Amino acid sequence: MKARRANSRDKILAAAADVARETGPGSLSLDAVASRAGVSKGGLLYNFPTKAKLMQALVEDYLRAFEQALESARTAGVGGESPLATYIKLSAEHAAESKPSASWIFSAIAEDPDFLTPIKSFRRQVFERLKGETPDLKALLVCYLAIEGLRSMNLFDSDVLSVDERRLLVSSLLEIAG
Amino acid sequence: MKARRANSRDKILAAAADVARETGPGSLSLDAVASRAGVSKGGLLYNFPTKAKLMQALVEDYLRAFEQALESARTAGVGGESPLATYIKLSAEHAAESKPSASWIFSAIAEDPDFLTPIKSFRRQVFERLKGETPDLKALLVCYLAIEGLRSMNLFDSDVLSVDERRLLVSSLLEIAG
DNA sequence: TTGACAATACCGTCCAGACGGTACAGTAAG
DNA sequence: CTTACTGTACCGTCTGGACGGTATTGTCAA
Repeated sequence: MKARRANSRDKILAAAADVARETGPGSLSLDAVASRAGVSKGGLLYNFPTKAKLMQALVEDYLRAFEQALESARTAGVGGESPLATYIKLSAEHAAESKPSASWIFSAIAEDPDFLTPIKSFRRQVFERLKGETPDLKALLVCYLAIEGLRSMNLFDSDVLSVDERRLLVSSLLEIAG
Repeated sequence: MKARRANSRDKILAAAADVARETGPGSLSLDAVASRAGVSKGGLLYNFPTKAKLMQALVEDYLRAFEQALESARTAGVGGESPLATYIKLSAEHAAESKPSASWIFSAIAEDPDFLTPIKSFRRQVFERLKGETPDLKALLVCYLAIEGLRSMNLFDSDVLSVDERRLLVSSLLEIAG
């Protein structure tokens, strides 16, 4: 009942991300996504009645996944590790993945910049929470922004840093985070 | 000869940036740019024979402006100020501007991701140069990435930081830079 | 000085193609 | 009989860009 539906849904979402990454954010057409997902256009529009709904689902899934990862990393964190350190580690791992994991964001922005609002509010939430949990504001600011920089480089697929440099950066940040 | 009429070129470029910022990166149509610039579509296509050429000009002008600003900040820099400190200050000033100064980048990416290549190579150049001029690699990495994070926030128009926090961040970075 | 000619810097129109979305008939599974 | 699609045909809109025209400015020979 639901399995079949959910399967197709996920395939479509993954296909959309793939198409965005491979053919460029501007070429994310419904036809392209449908054929990539092995689904007819009718089927695609059955699952996501409009393109906007598809984008929204992309955003929501992404946010949910990150939130879950953060939550489980927090609970599974070694005793005494600060929340900021957990955040740094998790984000660095994400950014180290070879594929720019979220290049579909550009498609969403191109479609309608408002798709960013949930992401923005999520970020603000995370930041405010970290602020409440981190005694040293200066350390938080530096670390948070540096991680944001790492995320941005991954997003733009611009690998200015070598692997060693990235490692050194992360260890420096963890040191700053205390 | 060239100067008088050539201001039409600059008007078009500015108009393109405005349209991208105001109506969203996906809505950067030649018609919109032309009417915004107070120029007919024919006139627009006279100055920039294709949309790709327009985007390219946007990128090149942006890079040239930043490079010049960096160069003059370096020479005008107070004695004893490290190149990294100059870079931090200049970038922070840029990021503090209210308008996301380069949101047209999203339009360029949507049009064709290859428009990023000159930007990427420019960044790498700047980074390599800073690496040669900065003794403390750890400090460089942290500061460079944090600045990159600031740039990214400005680009995405996501103002997580308050003015005070941004100030504190910059002073912390300058402290780290030594 | 002037008249002819051209280069420059546009304007306004038109068009082929792509895209999002609709409609609808068919079908296989449960 | 319903759910979850497939497949196709189609429509309206938007967009890049080609094209032909035109006014202004510059050049230069007679």
